Amino acid sequence: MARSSTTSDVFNAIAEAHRRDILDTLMAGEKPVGAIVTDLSMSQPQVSKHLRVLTEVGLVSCRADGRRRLYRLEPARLRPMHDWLAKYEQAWNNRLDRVEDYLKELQQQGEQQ
Amino acid sequence: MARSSTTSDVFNAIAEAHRRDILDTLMAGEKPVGAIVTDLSMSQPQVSKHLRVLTEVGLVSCRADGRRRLYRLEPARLRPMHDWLAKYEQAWNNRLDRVEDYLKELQQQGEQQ
DNA sequence: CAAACATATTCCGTTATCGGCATATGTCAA
DNA sequence: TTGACATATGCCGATAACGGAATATGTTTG
Repeated sequence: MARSSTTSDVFNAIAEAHRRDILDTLMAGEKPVGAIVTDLSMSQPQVSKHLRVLTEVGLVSCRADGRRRLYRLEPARLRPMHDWLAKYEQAWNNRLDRVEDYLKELQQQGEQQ
Repeated sequence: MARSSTTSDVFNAIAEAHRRDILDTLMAGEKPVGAIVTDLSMSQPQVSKHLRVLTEVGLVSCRADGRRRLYRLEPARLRPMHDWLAKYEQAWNNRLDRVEDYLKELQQQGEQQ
């Protein structure tokens, strides 16, 4: 049995770096496929396929404009991930008393009062 | 070319539902492999393999205790995901003026303020 | 209608994943 | 040391992901 389908949930959809790149570039606003292609230097079919996956999980939506299709970010769909993460956020805050973690924080962030 | 290696980054590591389950069960605290096996009704090798992946991306750490190995959550490693998400969090808040999103919020959350 | 343009889809080869099963490694107890 | 116990690893088959290239679909313009 292989990995569960990538089209079924947000976690899998976002596991791909290229798809995260597409979401990032769509933060600037609605864009046609061609703009994404040039922005990210990916092939047009590659972009279309990733957009399909992102559409299927609802992370982007699509609107026709003449012969182009304008894709738009649907950030609300990221909420499930945020909620899942929130549990751990608390966990990492609770452990700030541990010396290890404190040192890690200092190392990673340079400074933090 | 297939999907980029699951062992290389946190996004891929948590794309697997079983691995998220393991992290969830470790929130209760340090546990030996056997406890995870019974908690989640997975096979022991299956759990060990997922723990390997989680260890490689630093999401869990391991400590020997006699003939067992106690695994512990390392929630700080989820920070990169949180940071990536934060950008979109802003985006979904900024769009609250759009009726669509507002309705979605109401539907999903029931109430808010 | 034909040709140019924008995007989607299909087919293909390569590669990685996942789970199962068997087995190796390591540790304690008698 | 021998055997029970706990965990890790290796091998396997099935599945599906990814990118590339070619092509199909759909739209505008002449």
